[in-house]
Amino acid sequence: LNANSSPANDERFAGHLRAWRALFEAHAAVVGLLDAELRHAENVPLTWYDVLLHLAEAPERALRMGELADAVVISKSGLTKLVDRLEEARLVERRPSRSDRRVIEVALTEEGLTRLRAAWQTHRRGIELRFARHVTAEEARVLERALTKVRDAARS
Amino acid sequence: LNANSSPANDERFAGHLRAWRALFEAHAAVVGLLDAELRHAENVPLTWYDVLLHLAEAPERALRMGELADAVVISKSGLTKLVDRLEEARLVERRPSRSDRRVIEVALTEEGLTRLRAAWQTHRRGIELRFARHVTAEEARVLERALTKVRDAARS
DNA sequence: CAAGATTGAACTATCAATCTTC
DNA sequence: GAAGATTGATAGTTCAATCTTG
Repeated sequence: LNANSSPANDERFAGHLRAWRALFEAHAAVVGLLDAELRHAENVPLTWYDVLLHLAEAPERALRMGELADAVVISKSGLTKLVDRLEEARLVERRPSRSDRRVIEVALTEEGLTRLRAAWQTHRRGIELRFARHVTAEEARVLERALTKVRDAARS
Repeated sequence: LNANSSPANDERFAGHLRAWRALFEAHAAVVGLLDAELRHAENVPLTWYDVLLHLAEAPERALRMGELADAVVISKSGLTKLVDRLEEARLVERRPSRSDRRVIEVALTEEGLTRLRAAWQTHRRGIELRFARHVTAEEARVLERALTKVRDAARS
Protein backbone atom coordinates (compact mmCIF):
# COMPACT_ATOMS: atom_id res chain seq x y z
CA LEU A 1 0.00 0.00 0.00
CA ASN A 2 2.81 2.31 0.89
CA ALA A 3 4.56 3.74 -2.16
CA ASN A 4 7.07 6.45 -1.37
CA SER A 5 8.69 5.45 1.90
CA SER A 6 12.06 4.09 2.87
CA PRO A 7 12.41 1.15 5.25
CA ALA A 8 13.86 3.53 7.82
CA ASN A 9 10.86 5.85 7.60
CA ASP A 10 8.48 2.94 7.86
CA GLU A 11 10.27 1.66 10.90
CA ARG A 12 10.11 5.02 12.64
CA PHE A 13 6.48 5.57 11.80
CA ALA A 14 4.97 2.09 12.17
CA GLY A 15 4.71 2.17 15.95
CA HIS A 16 2.98 5.53 15.91
CA LEU A 17 0.58 4.33 13.27
CA ARG A 18 -0.39 1.28 15.31
CA ALA A 19 -0.90 3.55 18.31
CA TRP A 20 -3.15 5.86 16.30
CA ARG A 21 -5.27 3.00 15.03
CA ALA A 22 -5.61 1.57 18.53
CA LEU A 23 -6.78 4.99 19.71
CA PHE A 24 -9.21 5.34 16.83
CA GLU A 25 -10.75 1.91 17.34
CA ALA A 26 -10.83 2.02 21.14
CA HIS A 27 -12.56 5.40 20.99
CA ALA A 28 -15.23 4.18 18.60
CA ALA A 29 -15.95 1.04 20.60
CA VAL A 30 -16.04 2.70 24.02
CA VAL A 31 -17.95 5.81 22.98
CA GLY A 32 -20.58 3.64 21.33
CA LEU A 33 -21.15 1.77 24.58
CA LEU A 34 -21.07 4.84 26.83
CA ASP A 35 -23.50 6.70 24.61
CA ALA A 36 -25.93 3.79 24.55
CA GLU A 37 -25.75 3.41 28.33
CA LEU A 38 -26.42 7.09 28.93
CA ARG A 39 -29.34 7.14 26.52
CA HIS A 40 -31.03 4.12 28.01
CA ALA A 41 -30.42 4.87 31.68
CA GLU A 42 -30.90 8.65 31.75
CA ASN A 43 -32.16 9.61 28.32
CA VAL A 44 -29.10 11.83 27.93
CA PRO A 45 -27.01 11.28 24.80
CA LEU A 46 -23.28 11.77 25.15
CA THR A 47 -23.42 15.04 23.20
CA TRP A 48 -25.87 16.42 25.78
CA TYR A 49 -23.72 15.18 28.61
CA ASP A 50 -20.68 16.91 27.18
CA VAL A 51 -22.48 20.25 26.95
CA LEU A 52 -23.97 20.00 30.44
CA LEU A 53 -20.57 19.09 31.89
CA HIS A 54 -18.81 22.06 30.35
CA LEU A 55 -21.52 24.39 31.63
CA ALA A 56 -21.32 22.90 35.12
CA GLU A 57 -17.58 23.51 35.21
CA ALA A 58 -17.82 27.10 33.97
CA PRO A 59 -17.94 30.08 36.34
CA GLU A 60 -21.60 31.00 37.01
CA ARG A 61 -22.45 27.75 35.24
CA ALA A 62 -22.87 29.67 32.00
CA LEU A 63 -20.97 30.15 28.74
CA ARG A 64 -21.43 32.11 25.53
CA MET A 65 -22.51 30.11 22.51
CA GLY A 66 -19.15 30.54 20.83
CA GLU A 67 -17.16 29.47 23.89
CA LEU A 68 -19.37 26.43 24.28
CA ALA A 69 -19.02 25.49 20.61
CA ASP A 70 -15.23 25.57 20.94
CA ALA A 71 -15.25 23.57 24.17
CA VAL A 72 -17.35 20.70 22.86
CA VAL A 73 -15.84 20.69 19.38
CA ILE A 74 -19.00 21.00 17.32
CA SER A 75 -19.84 23.52 14.62
CA LYS A 76 -21.50 26.77 15.68
CA SER A 77 -24.68 26.00 13.81
CA GLY A 78 -24.73 22.47 15.16
CA LEU A 79 -24.61 23.86 18.67
CA THR A 80 -27.50 26.22 18.00
CA LYS A 81 -29.79 23.27 17.33
CA LEU A 82 -28.36 21.15 20.12
CA VAL A 83 -29.08 23.98 22.57
CA ASP A 84 -32.59 24.26 21.11
CA ARG A 85 -33.24 20.67 22.20
CA LEU A 86 -31.60 21.14 25.59
CA GLU A 87 -33.68 24.24 26.21
CA GLU A 88 -36.86 22.44 25.23
CA ALA A 89 -35.92 19.76 27.76
CA ARG A 90 -35.47 22.58 30.36
CA LEU A 91 -31.86 21.58 31.06
CA VAL A 92 -30.37 24.90 29.95
CA GLU A 93 -31.57 28.48 29.46
CA ARG A 94 -30.57 31.13 26.95
CA ARG A 95 -30.02 34.66 28.23
CA PRO A 96 -29.01 37.66 26.15
CA SER A 97 -25.96 39.44 27.50
CA ARG A 98 -26.51 42.98 28.71
CA SER A 99 -23.01 44.20 27.88
CA ASP A 100 -22.94 42.98 24.26
CA ARG A 101 -26.29 42.42 22.62
CA ARG A 102 -24.83 40.12 19.97
CA VAL A 103 -23.95 37.43 22.47
CA ILE A 104 -26.21 34.82 24.01
CA GLU A 105 -25.25 33.11 27.23
CA VAL A 106 -26.29 29.56 27.89
CA ALA A 107 -26.85 28.73 31.56
CA LEU A 108 -27.37 25.38 33.25
CA THR A 109 -30.74 25.17 35.02
CA GLU A 110 -31.33 23.50 38.38
CA GLU A 111 -33.00 20.66 36.54
CA GLY A 112 -30.01 20.46 34.22
CA LEU A 113 -27.64 20.16 37.17
CA THR A 114 -29.78 17.45 38.76
CA ARG A 115 -29.93 15.55 35.52
CA LEU A 116 -26.21 15.88 35.00
CA ARG A 117 -25.52 14.46 38.48
CA ALA A 118 -27.72 11.47 37.76
CA ALA A 119 -26.09 10.93 34.38
CA TRP A 120 -22.68 11.22 35.98
CA GLN A 121 -23.36 8.15 38.12
CA THR A 122 -24.13 6.11 35.02
CA HIS A 123 -21.27 7.59 33.07
CA ARG A 124 -18.74 7.11 35.83
CA ARG A 125 -19.61 3.45 36.10
CA GLY A 126 -19.32 3.10 32.31
CA ILE A 127 -15.88 4.71 32.22
CA GLU A 128 -14.74 2.46 35.06
CA LEU A 129 -16.10 -0.64 33.35
CA ARG A 130 -15.15 0.03 29.74
CA PHE A 131 -11.93 1.98 30.17
CA ALA A 132 -10.32 2.38 33.60
CA ARG A 133 -10.52 -1.30 34.48
CA HIS A 134 -8.23 -2.19 31.57
CA VAL A 135 -5.64 0.54 32.08
CA THR A 136 -3.00 0.63 34.83
CA ALA A 137 -2.33 3.80 36.82
CA GLU A 138 0.99 4.22 35.06
CA GLU A 139 -0.57 3.77 31.63
CA ALA A 140 -3.19 6.36 32.55
CA ARG A 141 -0.47 8.87 33.39
CA VAL A 142 1.21 8.32 30.02
CA LEU A 143 -2.09 8.58 28.17
CA GLU A 144 -2.98 11.84 29.85
CA ARG A 145 0.40 13.41 29.23
CA ALA A 146 0.74 12.34 25.59
CA LEU A 147 -2.84 13.03 24.53
CA THR A 148 -2.98 16.42 26.20
CA LYS A 149 -0.04 17.44 24.04
CA VAL A 150 -1.80 16.07 20.96
CA ARG A 151 -5.05 17.84 21.75
CA ASP A 152 -3.41 21.20 22.42
CA ALA A 153 -1.43 21.01 19.19
CA ALA A 154 -4.51 20.11 17.16
CA ARG A 155 -6.52 22.98 18.60
CA SER A 156 -4.00 25.67 17.81
CA LEU B 1 -20.64 17.13 41.26
CA ASN B 2 -19.64 13.81 42.64
CA ALA B 3 -22.10 12.52 45.22
CA ASN B 4 -21.48 8.93 46.33
CA SER B 5 -17.75 8.46 46.40
CA SER B 6 -15.12 8.23 49.11
CA PRO B 7 -11.92 10.26 48.90
CA ALA B 8 -10.04 7.00 48.36
CA ASN B 9 -12.22 6.07 45.40
CA ASP B 10 -11.83 9.53 43.93
CA GLU B 11 -8.10 9.32 44.26
CA ARG B 12 -7.95 5.97 42.52
CA PHE B 13 -10.27 7.05 39.74
CA ALA B 14 -9.22 10.64 39.10
CA GLY B 15 -6.16 9.80 37.03
CA HIS B 16 -8.09 7.45 34.83
CA LEU B 17 -10.80 10.02 34.33
CA ARG B 18 -8.29 12.66 33.24
CA ALA B 19 -6.80 10.12 30.83
CA TRP B 20 -10.23 9.34 29.38
CA ARG B 21 -11.02 13.02 28.85
CA ALA B 22 -7.66 13.61 27.21
CA LEU B 23 -8.38 10.69 24.86
CA PHE B 24 -11.88 11.95 24.12
CA GLU B 25 -10.76 15.49 23.35
CA ALA B 26 -7.62 14.56 21.43
CA HIS B 27 -9.65 12.19 19.27
CA ALA B 28 -12.25 14.82 18.43
CA ALA B 29 -9.66 17.48 17.59
CA VAL B 30 -7.41 15.23 15.48
CA VAL B 31 -10.18 13.37 13.64
CA GLY B 32 -11.78 16.68 12.72
CA LEU B 33 -8.54 17.84 11.11
CA LEU B 34 -7.76 14.54 9.37
CA ASP B 35 -11.25 14.29 7.96
CA ALA B 36 -11.15 17.84 6.62
CA GLU B 37 -7.73 17.27 5.03
CA LEU B 38 -8.85 14.07 3.32
CA ARG B 39 -12.02 15.68 2.01
CA HIS B 40 -10.27 18.70 0.57
CA ALA B 41 -7.19 16.96 -0.85
CA GLU B 42 -8.72 13.72 -2.17
CA ASN B 43 -12.47 14.12 -1.82
CA VAL B 44 -12.45 11.05 0.42
CA PRO B 45 -14.12 11.45 3.82
CA LEU B 46 -12.59 9.53 6.70
CA THR B 47 -15.50 7.05 6.75
CA TRP B 48 -14.75 6.17 3.10
CA TYR B 49 -11.08 5.87 3.86
CA ASP B 50 -11.77 3.49 6.72
CA VAL B 51 -13.89 1.20 4.52
CA LEU B 52 -11.38 1.21 1.65
CA LEU B 53 -8.53 0.44 4.03
CA HIS B 54 -10.28 -2.55 5.58
CA LEU B 55 -11.06 -3.92 2.12
CA ALA B 56 -7.48 -3.43 0.96
CA GLU B 57 -6.21 -5.40 3.95
CA ALA B 58 -8.66 -8.26 3.48
CA PRO B 59 -7.79 -11.44 1.56
CA GLU B 60 -8.93 -11.03 -2.08
CA ARG B 61 -9.57 -7.39 -1.19
CA ALA B 62 -13.19 -8.25 -0.44
CA LEU B 63 -15.42 -8.66 2.62
CA ARG B 64 -19.04 -9.55 3.29
CA MET B 65 -21.31 -6.67 4.29
CA GLY B 66 -21.62 -7.96 7.83
CA GLU B 67 -17.88 -8.40 8.32
CA LEU B 68 -17.27 -4.92 6.97
CA ALA B 69 -19.92 -3.40 9.24
CA ASP B 70 -18.24 -4.94 12.29
CA ALA B 71 -14.78 -3.84 11.19
CA VAL B 72 -15.62 -0.19 10.70
CA VAL B 73 -18.04 0.05 13.63
CA ILE B 74 -21.11 1.38 11.87
CA SER B 75 -24.62 -0.01 11.84
CA LYS B 76 -25.52 -2.55 9.15
CA SER B 77 -28.02 -0.22 7.52
CA GLY B 78 -25.60 2.65 7.72
CA LEU B 79 -23.07 0.59 5.84
CA THR B 80 -25.59 -0.31 3.14
CA LYS B 81 -25.94 3.35 2.23
CA LEU B 82 -22.27 4.11 2.60
CA VAL B 83 -21.49 1.29 0.15
CA ASP B 84 -24.16 2.71 -2.18
CA ARG B 85 -22.17 5.93 -2.37
CA LEU B 86 -18.83 4.14 -2.73
CA GLU B 87 -20.23 2.00 -5.53
CA GLU B 88 -21.60 5.03 -7.32
CA ALA B 89 -18.10 6.53 -7.12
CA ARG B 90 -16.78 3.24 -8.64
CA LEU B 91 -14.44 2.63 -5.69
CA VAL B 92 -16.03 -0.68 -4.69
CA GLU B 93 -18.21 -3.35 -6.31
CA ARG B 94 -20.95 -5.56 -4.90
CA ARG B 95 -20.95 -9.23 -5.86
CA PRO B 96 -23.42 -11.84 -4.70
CA SER B 97 -21.79 -14.92 -3.19
CA ARG B 98 -22.31 -18.18 -5.08
CA SER B 99 -22.12 -20.39 -1.99
CA ASP B 100 -24.73 -18.50 0.08
CA ARG B 101 -27.14 -16.37 -1.84
CA ARG B 102 -28.00 -14.26 1.19
CA VAL B 103 -24.55 -12.73 1.38
CA ILE B 104 -23.14 -9.86 -0.64
CA GLU B 105 -19.42 -9.40 -0.98
CA VAL B 106 -17.93 -5.94 -1.35
CA ALA B 107 -14.74 -5.81 -3.38
CA LEU B 108 -12.28 -2.98 -3.84
CA THR B 109 -11.97 -1.93 -7.50
CA GLU B 110 -8.73 -0.95 -9.21
CA GLU B 111 -9.88 2.66 -9.08
CA GLY B 112 -10.63 2.21 -5.39
CA LEU B 113 -7.12 0.95 -4.73
CA THR B 114 -5.59 3.82 -6.67
CA ARG B 115 -7.69 6.33 -4.79
CA LEU B 116 -6.84 4.73 -1.47
CA ARG B 117 -3.12 4.98 -2.22
CA ALA B 118 -3.45 8.66 -3.04
CA ALA B 119 -5.50 9.28 0.08
CA TRP B 120 -2.96 7.37 2.14
CA GLN B 121 -0.27 9.91 1.26
CA THR B 122 -2.43 12.72 2.57
CA HIS B 123 -3.56 10.75 5.58
CA ARG B 124 -0.08 9.61 6.51
CA ARG B 125 1.16 13.14 6.49
CA GLY B 126 -1.79 14.21 8.63
CA ILE B 127 -1.16 11.50 11.22
CA GLU B 128 2.51 12.45 11.32
CA LEU B 129 1.71 16.13 11.72
CA ARG B 130 -1.24 15.99 14.11
CA PHE B 131 -0.38 12.94 16.17
CA ALA B 132 2.99 11.20 15.78
CA ARG B 133 5.02 14.36 16.04
CA HIS B 134 3.77 14.98 19.59
CA VAL B 135 4.17 11.43 20.90
CA THR B 136 7.46 9.75 21.78
CA ALA B 137 8.20 6.20 20.65
CA GLU B 138 7.83 4.96 24.22
CA GLU B 139 4.50 6.73 24.65
CA ALA B 140 3.32 5.18 21.40
CA ARG B 141 4.13 1.71 22.72
CA VAL B 142 2.13 2.35 25.89
CA LEU B 143 -0.80 3.79 23.94
CA GLU B 144 -0.94 0.81 21.63
CA ARG B 145 -0.77 -1.73 24.42
CA ALA B 146 -3.31 -0.07 26.71
CA LEU B 147 -5.82 0.90 24.03
CA THR B 148 -5.73 -2.48 22.34
CA LYS B 149 -6.83 -4.01 25.63
CA VAL B 150 -9.58 -1.40 25.95
CA ARG B 151 -10.81 -1.97 22.41
CA ASP B 152 -10.88 -5.75 22.70
CA ALA B 153 -12.79 -5.59 25.98
CA ALA B 154 -15.34 -3.14 24.55
CA ARG B 155 -15.96 -5.31 21.49
CA SER B 156 -16.68 -8.49 23.40
C1' DC C 1 -37.72 -19.33 12.61
C1' DA C 2 -32.76 -17.27 12.12
C1' DA C 3 -29.27 -14.85 9.35
C1' DG C 4 -27.90 -11.44 5.80
C1' DA C 5 -28.98 -7.40 3.78
C1' DT C 6 -31.98 -3.51 2.36
C1' DT C 7 -35.61 0.20 2.80
C1' DG C 8 -38.14 4.21 4.75
C1' DA C 9 -38.92 7.37 8.47
C1' DA C 10 -37.01 10.20 11.95
C1' DC C 11 -33.14 12.43 13.72
C1' DT C 12 -28.59 14.79 13.78
C1' DA C 13 -24.93 17.27 11.80
C1' DT C 14 -22.83 20.36 8.37
C1' DC C 15 -22.19 24.24 5.02
C1' DA C 16 -23.41 28.47 3.01
C1' DA C 17 -26.22 32.39 3.40
C1' DT C 18 -28.50 35.69 6.45
C1' DC C 19 -29.58 38.78 10.21
C1' DT C 20 -28.30 41.77 13.98
C1' DT C 21 -25.12 44.36 16.65
C1' DC C 22 -20.47 46.21 17.33
C1' DG D 1 -17.05 45.62 7.43
C1' DA D 2 -16.43 42.00 11.12
C1' DA D 3 -18.18 39.20 15.03
C1' DG D 4 -21.93 36.46 17.22
C1' DA D 5 -25.57 33.68 16.37
C1' DT D 6 -29.36 31.63 13.68
C1' DT D 7 -31.74 29.56 9.54
C1' DG D 8 -32.60 26.56 5.52
C1' DA D 9 -30.99 23.21 2.43
C1' DT D 10 -28.39 19.13 2.30
C1' DA D 11 -26.20 15.00 3.55
C1' DG D 12 -25.33 11.32 6.62
C1' DT D 13 -26.77 8.11 10.59
C1' DT D 14 -29.81 5.27 13.15
C1' DC D 15 -33.88 2.36 14.39
C1' DA D 16 -37.61 -0.51 13.31
C1' DA D 17 -39.79 -3.02 9.79
C1' DT D 18 -39.24 -5.79 5.57
C1' DC D 19 -37.59 -9.01 2.17
C1' DT D 20 -35.03 -13.08 0.82
C1' DT D 21 -32.49 -17.26 1.53
C1' DG D 22 -30.77 -20.92 4.68
